[in-house]
Amino acid sequence: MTLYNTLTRKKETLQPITPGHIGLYCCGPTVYNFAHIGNMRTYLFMDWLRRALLSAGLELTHVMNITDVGHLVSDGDEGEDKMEKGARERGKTPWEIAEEYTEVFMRDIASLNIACPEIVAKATDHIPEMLEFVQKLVELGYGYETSDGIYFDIGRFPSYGELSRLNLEEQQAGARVEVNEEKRHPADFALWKKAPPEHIMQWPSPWGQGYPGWHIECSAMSKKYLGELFDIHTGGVDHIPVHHENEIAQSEALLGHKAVNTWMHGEFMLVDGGKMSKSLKNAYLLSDLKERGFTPMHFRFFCANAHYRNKLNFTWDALAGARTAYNRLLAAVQAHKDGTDRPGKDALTAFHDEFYEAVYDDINIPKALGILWNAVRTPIRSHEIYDLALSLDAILGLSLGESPEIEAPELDTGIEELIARRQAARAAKDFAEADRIRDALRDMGVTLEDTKEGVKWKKC
RNA sequence: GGCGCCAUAGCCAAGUGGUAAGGCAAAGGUCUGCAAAACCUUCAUUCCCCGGUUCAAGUCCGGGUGGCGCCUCCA
Repeated sequence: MTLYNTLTRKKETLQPITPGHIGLYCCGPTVYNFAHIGNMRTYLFMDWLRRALLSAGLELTHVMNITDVGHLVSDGDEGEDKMEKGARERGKTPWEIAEEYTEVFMRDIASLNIACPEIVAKATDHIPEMLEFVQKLVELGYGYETSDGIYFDIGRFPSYGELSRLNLEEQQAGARVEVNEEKRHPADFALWKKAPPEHIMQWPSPWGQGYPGWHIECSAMSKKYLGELFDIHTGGVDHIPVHHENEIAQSEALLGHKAVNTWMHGEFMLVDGGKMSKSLKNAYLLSDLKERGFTPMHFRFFCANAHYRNKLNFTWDALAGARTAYNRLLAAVQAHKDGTDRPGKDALTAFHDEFYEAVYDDINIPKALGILWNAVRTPIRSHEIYDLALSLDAILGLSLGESPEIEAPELDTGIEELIARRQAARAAKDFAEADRIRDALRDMGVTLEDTKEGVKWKKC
């Protein structure tokens, strides 16, 4: 299997540190709000990577963090903790907010067929590990104390910026971030913050009451669960310049050697060709998609059509196209279920091999999906093709065994009634009325199919 | 200003130097209500532009142009 390593900017052959085993750490959500579909794209990438590794017979130790403390509103180590801000706005405690949004997040990823990592680590459950990490960095001379916290001294870590290929000298210091006069270098980042009395989340430390910096959690928890050197670390591309750069600095300063072999990053999702942001009101949630008649599987299928390292442009039209295609794919798979034709072993093997070749070539899901289409869209009908499709779904995770008709019992009565009225209109040759009802049903997300056996309907 | 990514049909999008996957849309056909849905068929001599390397370039190199992202909360 080859995977693209952000650190070297090359595809590299995966060589597990421990033969047959992979240690995988994936940056998880900050649970101060709902995760939007752009976030979800990154977790879909995580899931496809995970499935690929498992299918290759590798044993996984997969860790994902839940950030429930320390992630400040600004990367300049200033401003409010996101958790406290979210809590204040909602009139709840940060703990309640964390629990609430963690639950929603878990439900969301489950609905997308994203497998939950074996180890889900909450930052607040690992304060002692983080404190120990920070103390060691201070002892080693990489951390220093200011009036508001403990900071990492980038000046003592010359290779800083390797992952993002940033040259700190050329960056505009304090372009948008207020310069903290006490910091030795503008890019020095907080390992631990001293808590003002009103700060709700705070813990005792050698430097008084405080709370951890955002970056330290990933270094401390990955070290705890995966050891001093592990195989793969993933996250969104936005984490390359600051978060992951800081992780590398902290971990390597502490350990004296590298901690991660392969860094992988999922690209962003765009909306209508531009960035997704809350201020533009285009940071859609799965629930927004649902309101417009799209299921999580439609979205998963949509994302399966682009490679994880390329930006994917989200538009409602494109999603509608994905829905149509997805339903046709399910129907095509179903059509093979009871088929008795024999496709020939060579053909089946070829599809199977090409499919996995694509998957193992830096997780090329869109290419693999194309191969599935080719396997499924043949004039013959064979249960062997059906079996093949379902086995390949171990990677795709698209619920390919499902029937394209998704019943919606709570709506059945109204729909059946409308269909009956439409049938009456058709019998009376009032096709204008019949079409009006049909269009109304379509707006409700119900598609009709007139067959010799009567009217069938499906909801997508 | 600095860093980086990307440019393939109306749209989305794969593509490991060897002759352009797949999907949506569209057009034609079957069926039908001169319908929808479904199914079948068709649909890029060409990959932003200009040079170069090569027997061979969408794929490599150089230079343009354009788009986007990051450097500021972000997956």
